[in-house]
Amino acid sequence: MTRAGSTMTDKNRPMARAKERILIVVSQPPLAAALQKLLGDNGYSAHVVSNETAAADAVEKVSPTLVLVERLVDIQKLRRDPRFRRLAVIALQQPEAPCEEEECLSDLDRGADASLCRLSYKELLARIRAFLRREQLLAAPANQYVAGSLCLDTVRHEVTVNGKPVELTPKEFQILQQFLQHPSRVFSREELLDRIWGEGYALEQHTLDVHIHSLRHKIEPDPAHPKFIVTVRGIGYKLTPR
Amino acid sequence: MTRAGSTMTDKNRPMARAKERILIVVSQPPLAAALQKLLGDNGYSAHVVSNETAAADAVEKVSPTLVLVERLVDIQKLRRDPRFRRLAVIALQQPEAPCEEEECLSDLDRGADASLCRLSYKELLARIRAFLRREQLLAAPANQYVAGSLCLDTVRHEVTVNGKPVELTPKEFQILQQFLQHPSRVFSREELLDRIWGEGYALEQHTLDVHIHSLRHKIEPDPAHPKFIVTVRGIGYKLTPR
DNA sequence: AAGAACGGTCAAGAATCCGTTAACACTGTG
DNA sequence: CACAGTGTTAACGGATTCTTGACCGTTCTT
Repeated sequence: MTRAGSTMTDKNRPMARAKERILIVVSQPPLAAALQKLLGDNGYSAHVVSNETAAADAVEKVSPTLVLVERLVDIQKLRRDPRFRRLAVIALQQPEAPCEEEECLSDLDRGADASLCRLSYKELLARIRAFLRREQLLAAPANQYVAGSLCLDTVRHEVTVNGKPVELTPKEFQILQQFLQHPSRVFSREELLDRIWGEGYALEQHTLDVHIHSLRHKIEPDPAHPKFIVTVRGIGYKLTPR
Repeated sequence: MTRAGSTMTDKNRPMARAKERILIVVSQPPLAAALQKLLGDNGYSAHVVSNETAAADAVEKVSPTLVLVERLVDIQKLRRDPRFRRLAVIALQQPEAPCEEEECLSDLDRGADASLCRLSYKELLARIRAFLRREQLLAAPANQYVAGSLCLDTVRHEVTVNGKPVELTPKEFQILQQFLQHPSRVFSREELLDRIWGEGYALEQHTLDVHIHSLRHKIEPDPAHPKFIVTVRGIGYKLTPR
């Protein structure tokens, strides 16, 4: 296969692991067909529906990671449906009708996550790639968690503060991981004990405090005035991300 | 305030609860200054750095939710840093140098989540809004109650007034939560005591007044003339949502 | 207008919570 | 077995928070 300048397909880039599913909500058959072919040729699984009602059904069956809609579709209405809430939506324009910047940008405020003023297939594909990459990144279980100068790597099982490695005991590591996975969230002692020791534990709640204490001494610049793991009096502890 | 067509600032859209922080990685001072002003005027907290090394430091201190970079910056290099991995990056172009579509789109494949070919402030703001909205949506659903400039988050266990965090004691927090969960509703002292201390409490009703007093001193602009928690003489207290 | 009822304010003691330390128990290793 | 590393428990002390009671001003009732 020759790398013939700019082919329409982009087979030579790293193929997505599983076919990503993209829902196309477009009322005009020619455009719909063109998009479906374009996406199909580029390794996506494209599903076409022609109106918002059908889209609501399709989103359940197909469970796409991305939705393309044409200008006419009421994105805000779509977004009211909880099944659409977390889906990325790209608004696009009829190919023969490049639109005003003004109008195009208003799509963004009407709920679209991106908006194409002129329909360029190259641009569309590039934007789709960018979105799907981000979706995958955010969906993938992270093996590194960061909060300020704190960094925890679950694969290497390492923690660094300001780039300097810190030795944590298993319990300390687990506790810190809980916090880093849910920054800013308050955990009651009970909750942390449940999550780390398991539901059937039989421990003094105070045990946790002792671990927190030693953890602080290892990761806090000034353990007497904790920056990361702060006490929420009467409740428990939480991690402040900065 | 008149809605004068298209002002540069967009003050009249619903203000973000806390100022969103945006990191600007731009080497050219005039552009950097212009962006900082633009974002500042639009209710964001903008931090400027001029190169990638400085960006790595800043991302820790500022912990932004969004990064703007100019074309010259090596986004892929940036992305290798775990602190940048989950951050959204928008690439932009010198205002006087609109670029080729080709070049602009290549930013997307080089790690940018969006890319502006021509630098239009309107477009930039619209895209920033769209991104931040999505970030907030995807972020763990914060359980928050809002009344005017008052904001209470049960997951973070935080209260802010005008965006400024306020330290509340556990009882104060619980009382405020009761009010915010039922705005405008009058609570008798007995009812509040039941709900917060539990039915079997054995307390002077007056105890509540003392807590209300200290609560007011922490959240009211003028504690002598309460705006939020108002007394309903002979009955109890209620929260006025604005 | 006087008195009662009500709510606001303040300060002091009580109660609670959390941090700290040290001792002890458990585990696996040399 | 001794030892080191880790986890758990107990006890003390300081700090914060809660509760109470006293006092004061305002509002309502008679």
